[in-house]
Amino acid sequence: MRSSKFFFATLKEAPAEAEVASHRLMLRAGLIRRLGAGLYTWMPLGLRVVRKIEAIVREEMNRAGALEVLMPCVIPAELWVESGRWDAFGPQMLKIRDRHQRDFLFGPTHEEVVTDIARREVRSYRQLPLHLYQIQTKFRDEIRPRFGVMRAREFVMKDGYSFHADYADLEREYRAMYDTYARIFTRLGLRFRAVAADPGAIGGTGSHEFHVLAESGEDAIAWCPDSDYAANVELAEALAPAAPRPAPGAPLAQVPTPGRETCADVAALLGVPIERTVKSIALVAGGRFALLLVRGDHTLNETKVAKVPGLAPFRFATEEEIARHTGAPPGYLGPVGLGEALVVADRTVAAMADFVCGANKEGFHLTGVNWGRDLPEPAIVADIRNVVDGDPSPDGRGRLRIERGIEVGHIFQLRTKYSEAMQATFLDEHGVARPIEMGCYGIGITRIVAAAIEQNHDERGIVFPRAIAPFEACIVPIGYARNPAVREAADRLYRDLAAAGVDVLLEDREERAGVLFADMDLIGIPHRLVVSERGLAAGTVEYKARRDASGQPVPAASAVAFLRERLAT
RNA sequence: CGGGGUGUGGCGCAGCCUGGCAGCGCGCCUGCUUUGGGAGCAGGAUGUCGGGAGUUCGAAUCUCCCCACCCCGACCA
Repeated sequence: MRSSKFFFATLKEAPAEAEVASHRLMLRAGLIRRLGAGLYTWMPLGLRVVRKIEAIVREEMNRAGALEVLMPCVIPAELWVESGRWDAFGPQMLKIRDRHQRDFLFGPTHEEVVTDIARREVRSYRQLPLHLYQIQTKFRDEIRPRFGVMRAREFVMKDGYSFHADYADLEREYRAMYDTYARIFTRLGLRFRAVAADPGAIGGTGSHEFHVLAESGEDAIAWCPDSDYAANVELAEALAPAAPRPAPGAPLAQVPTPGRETCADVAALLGVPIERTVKSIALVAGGRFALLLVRGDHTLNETKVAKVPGLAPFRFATEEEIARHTGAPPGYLGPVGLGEALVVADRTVAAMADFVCGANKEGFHLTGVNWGRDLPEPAIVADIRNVVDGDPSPDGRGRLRIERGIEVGHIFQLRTKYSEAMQATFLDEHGVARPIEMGCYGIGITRIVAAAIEQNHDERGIVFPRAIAPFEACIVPIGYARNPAVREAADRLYRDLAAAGVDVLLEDREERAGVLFADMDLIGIPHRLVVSERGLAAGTVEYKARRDASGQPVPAASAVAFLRERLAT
């Protein structure tokens, strides 16, 4: 491609709306333009990146034996009524109506449609297994779209669905997809981690997420360097402390702590480590007022809370409810002397002695609090906190580390959730009708662009991994328009590289060198060759990888071979 | 949805408090010079100041209503 024939839309300054690095750079580099909240046009440069990602995903899905289909974006409501999700999926779903006032939705995911295909077409176990996938635009009416295409309302997703005669075969395919996803993200050139996950609203049993590792990631993931344990923090189990609860060693005392409403403040005032304090969180759970206790330096894990028997559904208590049940404002709550409130202690808290907590009296805390002596044993002891760096790994080997990631893939074992709801059955070898076992596998294609940039950028712009760069390499001639020798050499190099199968961009715009360099750095072209009068006199061109600090001369005659070798590594 | 904020030329912003010629930087167009890291000089174009209503001799500026967008909290690839 010649840049004079292409459409660049680079910006010196990013529009004010963009906060995160990837969003700013995508706008600045002219990959995308915003049309409305969570709605983006993919400009020619950005679409090249999307297409490259799609091609790799398609290749690997096909290699794994999945078959590509294309389902409608607009789905009749009946199918979703049948599965029970017309109401259950909620306001995230864009409902639309046609001229006959019939209800439709713009598909946020396609379990219903694909299950409908399966129940119509699959009759015998001989037709199984079957794996259908598509790469298609989805719409989810996010409450708050943000970070550009990272959390857009309209986005492109690869969604695949597999059908099996029995669970063993589903497990086989699930493992195969796990491996396929690992291949895909490796080929894309991304640093990623696969973690055990919560199936969430899609439903089913087993589930893994694939995260691109990035400091700015929205998800926290826990993994163990000494074992293969890795899980989303939502799911990662915090084990009970190994040591038994120490015997009480201090008397119960009430101390004034005016204005100290956080555990950190109280610990600082009293001169005790924050690990001796207990934080109380008030909920209304299962229709009852409940006080949840976690150690002062820990945080509550709402996903885990929702799974504790008797607590779901729950919501945080209002200040009025808190005052009514405890007699104190938030900041001074504690489990001592609470009549009928349900006390739920995290495992760590249940093993603490001589701890500090609120006194249920404004401006006061209690010290030297002990279970059994100063208050009854907690009604429920459960794992309700997020794991922290250094916690023991749940598999008993080593200690956990916490990293941040961006979820770009998710695989689920749906089992028979949809096939039963929609009567998708097949006849087994005994002639017995059985529900089809299903798996489901998603990849956020457009999100990958943002995630890749989030993981790979510097102060000058994007540093695309080679596999997804809009162009693999660029030729920057110095003085293309005014120097015939440079022009001829650059044109020849361009033809030779293109003939060698390199996806190369020739920067033949009539701009000063600085502008061309800045643009090439901004849009993240991985390899650069500079053709100049100076170099030609010495028989060389200058090579520089996007991450290199400076360039190096390469004999002009062997530039093609040199670059091909660079591209191969 | 709740809380906070912003809408002024393509982008980034000032002007608003205290009403009185709509401005700055970048970008864009023309010419000359320059030419290996976002050039210099000269000339030029581009605005229903988000929309509507009101107050006023006069509104970007004050009042009210509406719209859009952004940021912080609960959902997800």
